[in-house]
Amino acid sequence: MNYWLMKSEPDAYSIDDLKKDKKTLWDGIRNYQARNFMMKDMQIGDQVLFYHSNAKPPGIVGLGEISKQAMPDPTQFDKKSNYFDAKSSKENPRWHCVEVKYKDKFKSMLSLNEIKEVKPLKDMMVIKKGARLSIQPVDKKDFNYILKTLG
DNA sequence: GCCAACGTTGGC
DNA sequence: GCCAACGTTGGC
Repeated sequence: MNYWLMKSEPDAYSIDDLKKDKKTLWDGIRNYQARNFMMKDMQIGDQVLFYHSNAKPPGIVGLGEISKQAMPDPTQFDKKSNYFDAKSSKENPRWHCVEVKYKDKFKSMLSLNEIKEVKPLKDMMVIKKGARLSIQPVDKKDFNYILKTLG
């Protein structure tokens, strides 16, 4: 089993939206590294830290789980979508997405500042400079620490 | 709103 | 294949 951190801007899609929807397609990812994690490494049952980016403050707010493995991202074929990609085709789709289901919203968030202050979490990718990647692998020990702290 | 970091594009 | 220009991310 693998562990992940997935970023979403709460204005676009928040942990409350996921709680309401119960599950969502993680579509619109247009970065090859992030896509490759979804296509090659994510398995059903993998645990996901839900992270609010561009938020005040940014941080980890909840827990999700991969509920469907990678499939072609439907938004790439939708001319009306912001994520439409004219260079992609159904025969050879460029972008994939997974389905994430809701598991928990933490009673209190773990803000980015707090992550930086917690020594055991000092190696987390999300606090590294320039870590823009919207899907990041998380160490099991970091995941367990966070769950123990917030759960 | 600014801007550093960094990914992508396209001319050569 | 290099690299300048450009676009995006995301913290502040």
